[in-house]
Amino acid sequence: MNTTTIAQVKNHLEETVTIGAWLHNKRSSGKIAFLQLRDGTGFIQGVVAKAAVPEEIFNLTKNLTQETSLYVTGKVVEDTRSPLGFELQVSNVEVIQEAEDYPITPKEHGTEFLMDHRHLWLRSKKQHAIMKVRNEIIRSTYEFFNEQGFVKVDPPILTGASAEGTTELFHTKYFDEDAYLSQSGQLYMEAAAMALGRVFSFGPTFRAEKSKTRRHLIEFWMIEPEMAFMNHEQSLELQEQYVSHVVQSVLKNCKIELDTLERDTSKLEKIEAPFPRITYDDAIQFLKDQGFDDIDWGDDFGAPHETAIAEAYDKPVFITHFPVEIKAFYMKPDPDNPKVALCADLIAPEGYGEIIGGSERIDDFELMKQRYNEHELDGQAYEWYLQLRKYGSVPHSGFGLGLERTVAWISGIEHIRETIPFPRLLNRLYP
RNA sequence: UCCAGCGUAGCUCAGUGGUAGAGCAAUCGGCUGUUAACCGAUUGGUCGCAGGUUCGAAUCCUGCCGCUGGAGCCA
Repeated sequence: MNTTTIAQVKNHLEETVTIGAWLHNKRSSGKIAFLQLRDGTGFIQGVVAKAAVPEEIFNLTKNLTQETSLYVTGKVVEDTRSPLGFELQVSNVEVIQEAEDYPITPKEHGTEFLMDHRHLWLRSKKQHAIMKVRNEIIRSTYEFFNEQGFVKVDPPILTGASAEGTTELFHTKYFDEDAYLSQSGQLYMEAAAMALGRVFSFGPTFRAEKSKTRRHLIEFWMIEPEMAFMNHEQSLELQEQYVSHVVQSVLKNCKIELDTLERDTSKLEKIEAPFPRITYDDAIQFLKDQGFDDIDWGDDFGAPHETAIAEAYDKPVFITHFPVEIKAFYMKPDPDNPKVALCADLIAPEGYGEIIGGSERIDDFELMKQRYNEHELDGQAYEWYLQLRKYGSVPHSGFGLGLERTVAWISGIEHIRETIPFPRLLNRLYP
């Protein structure tokens, strides 16, 4: 048996092949049936002509139900009407398991129903495309950082204390001790950078915030690079190269998926380094000029503010030099103006919000100790972090990219819950 | 947590005080190039739950539950 996958049929033109597949949808008439087949690698149409197959095969085909699993044998032929460019002239169909009453029909469904059936919803064309884009972002992330000489390091998920002391953490027990699920691997990545130079992590992160918006998940994945001997400006350059690489990789390797998602790729094609930059001071002034009277120097931006700033550009935009009070304790103050930090948020275009937060880190022992006191951090839990400033401290910078927001932006989808296979949301722990 | 909206067939919805409806799905039949195929027929109901008003409630009122959208917090 000449078995293959839908992604590989292009290598079997005019050959007869067998594909393991599920019946995605079906259209039939008296003497011809069209089987919409999917096998995970892609979608292809199988054409069953009554004249070309034994009668029992044609009758079987007519009664196939949605999501029935099959072995389909047929000849691969070119067809310009197919998005794939090929279709299958079916000669035999073997049912593996007949699916009855598949809940997700070809018509429209509500969000609650689809989320309750997320384990099946993933099979749909749009969700399949999003997962492929997500995978390409992950693949090109590894590619980029490997090419740049980074080492992947895995920080712990169970931690004894908060990394930033701000957000709500998930609490659990670690035998007789209290423990928390990681909200950032950053502090550990700083330690790793002092050992390996340039490092990046990719892992889950947990925030017990009661956030209920299209941009928030309770459990999400972050990419956190950390670079020794790199200042804030050099970090921004790396960030814009990284994001550009990811966008261009998706454009190159996910053409069918972006087409399925009806993404306006002309907007993505513009995403090339360098990215525009605006200081926090100028951003506040810009917003006031735009008529926002609900924000003053020292406030953090809300979603409408971020969107207004992003809409002024057709690339992601860095907002730099935030007031130190509204940023994390470890960010290095600007030597020219200690009221602001050497930091930047990267705001995605089209209203998708912040996708990166980064900064140069404090490398001075005394200043870091002072920050501990100001933020009332538990000295014991952070003792090891302080030691990094004691034994050969060097200038270093890092940032964190939110994977799901990046997937949402590049895919052009409305809600972040569709960017992760099984989203954890405020009121959803199943499936 | 706050603000707003919505809960009617398996799904998506209409019905706003007087006999419970449509499209899709499912089942049966028809159709040789369909693209959420189309055409005909059949099946399908604790109107979220509890209480109240009324001769009469899916419809009006109160409470609860669930969901959706937005805000705050953040990536």
